[in-house]
Amino acid sequence: MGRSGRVTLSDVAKASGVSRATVSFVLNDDPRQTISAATRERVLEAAQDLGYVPHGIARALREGSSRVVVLNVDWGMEGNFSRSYVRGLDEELAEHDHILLVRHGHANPEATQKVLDTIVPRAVLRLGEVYLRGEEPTDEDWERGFAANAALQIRHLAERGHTRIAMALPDHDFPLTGARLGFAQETARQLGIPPLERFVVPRPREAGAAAVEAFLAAHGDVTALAAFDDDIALRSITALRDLGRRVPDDVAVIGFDETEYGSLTTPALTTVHIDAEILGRIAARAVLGIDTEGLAPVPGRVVVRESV
Amino acid sequence: MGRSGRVTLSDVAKASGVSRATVSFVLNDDPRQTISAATRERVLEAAQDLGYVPHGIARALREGSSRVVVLNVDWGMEGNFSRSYVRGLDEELAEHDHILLVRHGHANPEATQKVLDTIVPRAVLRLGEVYLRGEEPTDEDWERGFAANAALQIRHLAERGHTRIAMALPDHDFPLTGARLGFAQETARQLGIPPLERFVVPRPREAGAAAVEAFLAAHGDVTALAAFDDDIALRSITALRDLGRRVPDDVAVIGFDETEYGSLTTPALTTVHIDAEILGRIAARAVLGIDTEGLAPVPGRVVVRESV
DNA sequence: GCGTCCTACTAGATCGATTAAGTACCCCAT
DNA sequence: ATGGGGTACTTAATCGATCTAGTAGGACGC
Repeated sequence: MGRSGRVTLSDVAKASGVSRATVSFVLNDDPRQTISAATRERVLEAAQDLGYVPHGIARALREGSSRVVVLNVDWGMEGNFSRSYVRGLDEELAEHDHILLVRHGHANPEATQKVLDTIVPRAVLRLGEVYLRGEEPTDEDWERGFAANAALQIRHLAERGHTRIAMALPDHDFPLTGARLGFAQETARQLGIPPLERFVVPRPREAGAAAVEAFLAAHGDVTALAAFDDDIALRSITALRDLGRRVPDDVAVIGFDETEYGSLTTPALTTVHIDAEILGRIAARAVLGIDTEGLAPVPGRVVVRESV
Repeated sequence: MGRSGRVTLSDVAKASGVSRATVSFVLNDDPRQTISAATRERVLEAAQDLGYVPHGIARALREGSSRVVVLNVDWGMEGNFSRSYVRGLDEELAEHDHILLVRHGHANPEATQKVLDTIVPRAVLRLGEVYLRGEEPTDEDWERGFAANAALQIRHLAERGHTRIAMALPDHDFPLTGARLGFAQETARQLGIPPLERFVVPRPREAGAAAVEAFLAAHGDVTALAAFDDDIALRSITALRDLGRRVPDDVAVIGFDETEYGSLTTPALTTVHIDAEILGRIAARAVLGIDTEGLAPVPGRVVVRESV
């Protein structure tokens, strides 16, 4: 046992009277080796007794990468989607002997490179897109699940009789922005309603109100707002109320990616709840090269409250 | 250059016509070695030309730990505090050639052990406490900054004439809960106001209202609520309004750790803004064994809006 | 001319695992 | 009795950097 207090392969080898190689074969169940039952038993027992745990760094050096997956999460993407996605990713990776670590902040290439150089993870993902290493995972499923959710938001408004719908957006883009907008627009087209107008709801509160006011002045026929996320939805509701517009009677508002705060406002926010756990699991498997069959994304659902 | 496409020390050594050891000495500026200016120059140039970057895993194996610090963030701790803390930690670590990676979820020992075994980070911290490895950092400063913030909340209410103050808490504890409560109580004592009562504001909305109602029925003299965080504060305000109580006239509410949502409600939430960036930097230095002089925690400030 | 010291390096062990290549032994067929 | 083949292992190379222990060569003193 090294002075680091760690039990190494050599310790197990010594304790069970075989070579390091044999121990490695046994512990990794190497199918190309034939190990007698007796030896296998002795090795396993010794490993158990000594409390041997493989040294991830040594293994990573040999194998070419560590059993780590890094996920980049941009600031401002904390929501139910993000949370459930992270949970699914984390759990699925754990089930395959890997760990998930998250990097927060705007994902820039140098930072990613630094991570790559420092721990050589199996993959670096970005919330909303697959980012580096490994062959491109088939994120058709991903897109499909995601597209469905985007459609849900527009569809709900249409079902409630709204035909003039605008999208309220944050003042900077997220990885998903483009796709979201595309899917929403496509949904409008399919439903036979006019193309969705777009506008940005900035902070702080006053600026938001001004933006909403300006937008409605130019587009008086709009009766419903589909917000990029609950944050924007809440800002929109506040702006509308500050402007003396009634929600949902004058203008309806629907959020996206349920936040708890949405249930606390007056009127309470109608929004889309997304459980991305399966998406996280799918991403995990894609990264590890395991097939993803049997994992169907959970469809989103509309949480009907008062704002639509 | 190995087939992995990586430029290694050996490549640099070959290119500059010296041994690997010499390259290592030059690149690490080993003070125990004497290297001629000419050689140093050649090595540096070769490293530059080839784009050599040390392999973090190999280095970690040799050095005993990787240049990574892991931070555990419990679910539900996403706020301004968390964000600024993470930013400070991340930046300070980056300045000392380390990287920060975050683990989300409830911090359990097995998960931490897994991280330790997989990448052997320099340290595993937990948002709100120092967790493992290295000598215990002097978090007196930390506590001091944190204590000051807790005090600020109570003090603000007292300054507005409130003497019967209760603390509204979430339904489960965070790493900081105990300390927070202690500091708040101590502040009340110092200000000469009665001990703070405590109660939990659960979800969903109706349960929250019921809890607030029950509490006020038992403690009719309470005129102000100091919430554990903005989330609880917002739930409290909603509960109070649902019960027909006016905020702040009947009951004042102050939040903690400013959320953006607080500015969007009616009445807008008065809260405590905490910039924990310096705390993050201090934690980083403590972990790396660098002295933390010159880093003074930024005092928190009350964001006065309408709820107090 | 020999020992000593200094400069400027190099050789090789080391961290802890994985794995290709090899070896010893026994069994069985020819 | 000899070769082929399977079983059950071992030896040693390898991943890439760090660092101890050594060495070659020159200067200097006496």
